[in-house]
Amino acid sequence: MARIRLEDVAKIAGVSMKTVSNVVHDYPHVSPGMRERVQRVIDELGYRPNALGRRLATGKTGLLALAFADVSIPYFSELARVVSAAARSRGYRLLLEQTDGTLDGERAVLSESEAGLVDGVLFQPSVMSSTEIAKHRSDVPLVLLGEASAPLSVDHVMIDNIAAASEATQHLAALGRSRIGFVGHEEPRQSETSRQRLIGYQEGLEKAGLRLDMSLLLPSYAVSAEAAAQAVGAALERGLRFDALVCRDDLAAIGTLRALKERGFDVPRDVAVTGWDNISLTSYTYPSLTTIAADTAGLAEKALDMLSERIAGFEGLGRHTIVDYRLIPRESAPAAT
Amino acid sequence: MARIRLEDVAKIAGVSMKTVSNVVHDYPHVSPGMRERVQRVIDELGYRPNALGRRLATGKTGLLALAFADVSIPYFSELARVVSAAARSRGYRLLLEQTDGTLDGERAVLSESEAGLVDGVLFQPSVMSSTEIAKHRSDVPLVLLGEASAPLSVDHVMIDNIAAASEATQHLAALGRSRIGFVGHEEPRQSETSRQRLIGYQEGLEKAGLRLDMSLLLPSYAVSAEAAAQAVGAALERGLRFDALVCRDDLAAIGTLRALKERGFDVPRDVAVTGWDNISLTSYTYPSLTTIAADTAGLAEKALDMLSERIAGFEGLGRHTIVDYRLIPRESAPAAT
DNA sequence: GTGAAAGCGCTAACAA
DNA sequence: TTGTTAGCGCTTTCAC
Repeated sequence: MARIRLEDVAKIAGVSMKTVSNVVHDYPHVSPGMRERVQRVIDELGYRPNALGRRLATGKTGLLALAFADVSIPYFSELARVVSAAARSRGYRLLLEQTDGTLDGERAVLSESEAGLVDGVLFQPSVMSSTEIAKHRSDVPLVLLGEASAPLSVDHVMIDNIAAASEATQHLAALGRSRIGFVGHEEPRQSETSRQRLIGYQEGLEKAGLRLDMSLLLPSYAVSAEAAAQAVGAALERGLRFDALVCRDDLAAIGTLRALKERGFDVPRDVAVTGWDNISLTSYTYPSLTTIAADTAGLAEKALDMLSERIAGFEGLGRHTIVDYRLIPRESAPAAT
Repeated sequence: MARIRLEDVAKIAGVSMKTVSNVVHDYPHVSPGMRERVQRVIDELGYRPNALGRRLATGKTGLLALAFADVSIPYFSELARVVSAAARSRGYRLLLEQTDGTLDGERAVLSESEAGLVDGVLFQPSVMSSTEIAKHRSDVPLVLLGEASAPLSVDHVMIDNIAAASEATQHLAALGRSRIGFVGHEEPRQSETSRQRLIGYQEGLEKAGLRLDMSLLLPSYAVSAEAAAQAVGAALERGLRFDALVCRDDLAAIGTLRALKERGFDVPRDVAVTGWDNISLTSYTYPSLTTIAADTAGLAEKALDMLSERIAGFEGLGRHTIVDYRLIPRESAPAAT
């Protein structure tokens, strides 16, 4: 059987389309008798409004795109979870867009060949420069997530990476550590994320009265647990010693834990370690990981607030919003006593 | 400025809408001169076809929904990654739908109040019974993922959990372990996933010539690393001893590793451990985790194959497809030598 | 090879 | 309170 349309319902119920539409939308001005009669026909026929028709007519799709490198990266899957929940509570559904962290993938996000599919886009770029983002005269409302620097024209929400990295570093210093390294940034060209965290690390050292020792910077060939494990392992093999490590993210920290334990170093006794992102497993590693937790729920709300305003027509300059974070002390670098 | 429509392009180029449409779609029967002229206007105006208009006219939305409990669960985020990639390569985009593992959430997936938004649905139920799934006379093509038993009428793709659990158990037995436990199933009522893995575990014991010892079944109050850690910890505290554990999934295995190490048990020397799902971190735990890896890429392909056929109009009975898995030996339960 | 016009299913302004 | 009707932007016969 062909699908039932609004018009069919109207015809069979012997009323106009408008009336059926009113009933479907629970409009106030419908007489009870009419409402009941129409509703019965709707139920009998099993009528379901067609989403596309409505969307075409209203110009709103009720869809938002969430774009980032890869959902299987724990931070992003957590982000997807909270954004999806927050979006739903606002009546939106979420389209998942993976860029694989490639320039082409990121370009595809902004230069959609088809317009009108989504009402707005939340995008966490990995590699695209802010000038390139600015150039894409996007017709669709956009809010940027994460550390990459955003053009003046677009909204942006992030945490204060420098302050957080500084806090992590000082946390380690407060434990009496003095040879504090940094693990997991890219070489030779860092992502903006790594760059900011490195700056914060350096700032933290200064505040703690420690000197930056370039040899304690342990870059890794990729942003992954494996790469970090290798970087830390190689450093230990060549005799480098340190008593604490600030890791770029939890994945790097997990790799670091492994590299240390494989070589008989105890965490936190010999080396204290901090991660970043508070991915769910950080409580269950052994030792559990001290980490920086961004307020992702707050981030999702802020981002959706701004996006909603853009969708509603706001045209002002880009707003830059900072959301909270906190350092969560766990076993790998407990709170100083 | 208002958005540019196909009609605007046609008017300015001085041709009909059909011709513009032909150019946009690279239809063969357009004279080169015409094509070039129209293309120039398209470029000048920056025309982008409106997705909704096209979709309404063709009746295809190009969207697929992927529904499961929670993207932040590592297995699901991995699933989302491969399905999203596979879907894109077929010209589809993915709508993310989280059910939170609740009955209401799962019902919402099947009883969409609006029709026509997505062309098809991939759904991994957690709690819904197959009879309830069957009842939902879904108008939209559906393929079920995972272990939950599926009604005869719908397509279903899964791995052979019983065989895999049996293999994991025998793998441990081949290491000379004889007191092999099972960790992480729910109590008192197991999910279908746990149920099948328990059956396979029992089968594996039999094949290895071992007897099932009910006291070695360590259920946990939830499916999580934390719950498993607690279950294993409590068992050890009350003096229970075992030399190997089959864990329901990698999260349970990670919790198990932690519970063992906290109490001074060495893995794999004292207790060998297997996980399930091959989540990305299993290579970087210490020790790394032996685990069952489903062929998720194959699963995604199969599921999309079947879904495509349904979308194309196939109306036959539900097909049940089994995809490959393999046991990946790592440090927590190395290959027998 | 190109054009005219009739939908796709729904909404909303305007009438009645 | 209910009905009429003109779109929303695109596709697609069917003529020319």
